Amino acid sequence: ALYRSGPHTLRLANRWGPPCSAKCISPVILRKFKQSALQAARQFILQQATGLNSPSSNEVKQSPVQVPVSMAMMTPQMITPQQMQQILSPPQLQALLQQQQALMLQQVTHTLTHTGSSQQQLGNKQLAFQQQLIQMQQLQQQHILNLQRQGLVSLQPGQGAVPIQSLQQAMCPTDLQQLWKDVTGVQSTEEVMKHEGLDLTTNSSNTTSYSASKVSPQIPHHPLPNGQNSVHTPKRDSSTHEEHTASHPLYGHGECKWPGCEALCEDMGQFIKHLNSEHALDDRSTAQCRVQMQVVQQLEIQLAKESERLQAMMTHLHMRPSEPKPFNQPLNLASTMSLSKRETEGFPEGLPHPPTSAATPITPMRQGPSVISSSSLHGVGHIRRRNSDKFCTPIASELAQNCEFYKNADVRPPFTYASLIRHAILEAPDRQLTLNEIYNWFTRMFAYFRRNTATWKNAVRHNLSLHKCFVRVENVKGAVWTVDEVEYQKRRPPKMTGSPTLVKNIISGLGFGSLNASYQVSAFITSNRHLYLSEPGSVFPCLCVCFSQERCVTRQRWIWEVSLCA
DNA sequence: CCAACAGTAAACAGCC
DNA sequence: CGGCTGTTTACTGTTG
Repeated sequence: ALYRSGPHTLRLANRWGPPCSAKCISPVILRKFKQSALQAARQFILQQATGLNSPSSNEVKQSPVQVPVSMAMMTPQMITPQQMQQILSPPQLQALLQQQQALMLQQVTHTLTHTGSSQQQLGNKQLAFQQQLIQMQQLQQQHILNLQRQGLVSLQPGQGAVPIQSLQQAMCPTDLQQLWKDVTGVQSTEEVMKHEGLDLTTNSSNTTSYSASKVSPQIPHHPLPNGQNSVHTPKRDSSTHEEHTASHPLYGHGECKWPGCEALCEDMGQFIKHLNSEHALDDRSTAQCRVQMQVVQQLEIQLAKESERLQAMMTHLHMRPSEPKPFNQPLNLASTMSLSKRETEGFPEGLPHPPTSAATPITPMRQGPSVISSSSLHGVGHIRRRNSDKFCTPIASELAQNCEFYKNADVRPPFTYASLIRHAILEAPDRQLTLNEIYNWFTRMFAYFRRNTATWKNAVRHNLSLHKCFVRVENVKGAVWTVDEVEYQKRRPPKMTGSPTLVKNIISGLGFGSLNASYQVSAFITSNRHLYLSEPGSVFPCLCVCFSQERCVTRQRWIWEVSLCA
């Protein structure tokens, strides 16, 4: 599109001049031109928007220019200057780095345009060119590192989201040499110089499309198998219909929860008014939305890493005592135990369960649960599991995400019996189940509940009777169990996530006592045991630590193993 | 230290 | 009589 016509063609043409069209005859060059042009266009816009000059000028402007959202949205893997402005802290760092980047570009330009055109000098030029690129690469890596330290950009190629990364990848020495060969083989040196802007970023289009195809399916949202959305509240019965109309995911505690907004709204009506006026579909809102996507993406990447690590740990722990098995064997002890016919209705004995790892390429997201307490590795003894309600993501999304894992791995789900029973009942078409159907749901959904049946079935019955939230209803077919959601919510304790006490303890445990005292940070804890600290007024984390429940020690205190995240 | 909550075990009754 | 369902009590551990 850029080659023929389009909104950005004029700007590019102005910059690169008429020779462009004449030099793109060879299919190889044409392809590389297209790739280069796209990236150069992004680079150009980026420089414009961050207040930097084009390489042809020596000045560095300071006033930022708004980047068109259409351009920003054009490449999902690209982090826009607007996002950078919002994300980076302190902003001076970003400005400095980007100025350095621009300066490097200018230096490269300078090197190329002021070197002679004789063949003898080509080698020197190439060397200088590559040296400049190496320097740029180092700067880019530094910049990426800074972003990673803020937990906003991932390390993996193809999963990052910045053009810088594309640029970095575009600077693969092999590609550069090939490109240099291609270009110098066809064009005169002067013409090469005129195209330096393109040459710098060759191959970026490949990189971008690779990134997009690899990552984008995960990014925007996670449609769950049962159609539920992890962001939304769980199903409620009709008695709480009023809550539906009076609640909004972006509204809570009288505040607008739009990132960085926190506008006070007295009631829902005022909030809706505010939402429509302040957060309408415009460039700013779209950019903010994209930033939020980046935050979510980063969290998901981290979650995938942790899940993968957990899976490896569990595989290791479960496999060691027994004979060596292929790595991808399901962690299912039930399959080796004698189970009654009834207990194995869901998964007939001897029938292989779906593999959980290695052999079958399952995404890391599904290789392990978001959170499993260390105690659940063994599932024996008297262990408290109340943290299910307090510490984890809502059971619906957690189960949906790790459904396959729990079905196959002999791991105790980190939920209370009550929450599991409730989920089973609410999942039923008519929101009612017989006791036996509840049993079946447990054995169907969790490998763990295919053994020790007497214990957990007794616990299920005990919970049904004990908790007022479970209501027994006489039916034509017999008795069924339903959920009194009001009672359940009444019973449900406040979530541990974001607990001020916990946050305070962790911060002081990290040795950040002074920070906590002198610097009012906001913090939140994710379901995968990551604590994010943000500066006042910012929703973007400036520090991230992860912690793991290591082991129980004297006085029944848990040791929290804490480490700083990249 | 305490209250609330959660898990486990077990006794018991009613029904099929 | 045995199994299932449902209720209740006792006890222990965990957490705020």
